Amino acid sequence: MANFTGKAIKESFVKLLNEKPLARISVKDIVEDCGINRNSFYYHFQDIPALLEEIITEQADELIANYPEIESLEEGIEVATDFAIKNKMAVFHIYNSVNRDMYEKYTMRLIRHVVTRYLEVAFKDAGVSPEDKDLAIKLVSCSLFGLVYDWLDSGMNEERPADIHRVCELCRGIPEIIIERSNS
Amino acid sequence: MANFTGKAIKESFVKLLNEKPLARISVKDIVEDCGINRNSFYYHFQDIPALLEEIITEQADELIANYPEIESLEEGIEVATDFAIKNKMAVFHIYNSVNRDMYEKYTMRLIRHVVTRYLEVAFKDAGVSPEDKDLAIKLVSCSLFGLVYDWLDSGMNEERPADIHRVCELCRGIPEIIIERSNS
DNA sequence: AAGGATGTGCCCAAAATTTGGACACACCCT
DNA sequence: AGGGTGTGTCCAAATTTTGGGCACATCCTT
Repeated sequence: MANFTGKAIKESFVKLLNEKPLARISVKDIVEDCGINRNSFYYHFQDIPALLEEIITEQADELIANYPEIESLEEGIEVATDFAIKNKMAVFHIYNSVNRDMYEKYTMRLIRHVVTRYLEVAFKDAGVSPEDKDLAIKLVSCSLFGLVYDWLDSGMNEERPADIHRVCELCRGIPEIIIERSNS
Repeated sequence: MANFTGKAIKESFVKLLNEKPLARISVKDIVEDCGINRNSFYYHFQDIPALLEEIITEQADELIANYPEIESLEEGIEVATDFAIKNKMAVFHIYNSVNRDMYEKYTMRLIRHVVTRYLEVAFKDAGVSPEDKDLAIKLVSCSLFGLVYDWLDSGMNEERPADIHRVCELCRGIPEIIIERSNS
């Protein structure tokens, strides 16, 4: 099955997301934009958060697929921050929503998704335990999350915040510490 | 209903038309391109000629809708030739097909469609009989058709063939003759 | 000239999707 | 307190999509 309706719903939603904050987009707005029945929306998606989650996951997957193979953790961190920067408009709209929880939930998921994928590659042959992998993922993704969060709060004035280099430096040290700790 | 499948079929077909001549496009190619069942094609369209006809009519309508209101017959002729020129790639692909009849059928329909719309406007208050209107439409559209036909045969070397000015001159004379004849 | 491969246009019944209508519930506003 | 709006869910009917099969035509090969 081709699922053209699901695709149309996603397209309408992204279109509306470029016009107004998430909190002001209703199911009615979406179905009216693509000219379908409201029940057809609920046939394809549980609710708007589920729709958003699917779009974010798809976009993340697509972006990751288009990045070249990475060799080192440094590259992974670089790519993850690039990802956050490049998706600033999407993240910004979510952030603009009244519901701060939702912003945190999805931004965090987005960043962690990328960080996880790349740390998996970086740690592949390093003999790191699953627990330590999780710890590294938490440390790196939380750092990046905090960075983006502050950046949005400041109005995203700089194209790429100066802090990013400092945070990246910190992030770069984390996996080495983890690997050393694992081997001792 | 939104009919996303019909839209997808049209998009796939136009995409394939940009890759190979009409005669080599099968229903199978189309349904494979948009990932649907072959029977779904036949649910929406009778056959490929019907699909082509619908696309051409839609495109012609859309292009005409985007043209400004015309005041004189001269403008109408101008717009009709512009239309043929601007759609040269679509016309060219149909022409490339082995089936010359099909090319003639659709090119002729396309050109006559535009000429008819505009001659209707031009003749609006001129008191011309329906029979004379038809005659004018035939004369003008056949002239333009022959022009485009020759142009394609010559390989469309010139951006706009030199003949077009001469043919336009001839066309410009026709409605005046028709109107005079009607009033005598 | 027979056979295979490919494509067409059509048929059917089952499966999947879309629709319109309804409902209880929550929220905001005044 | 009540009107307006939006949510999430249910249902049955209508529409659309699918997979299978069919006879027929065409092209190509042997």
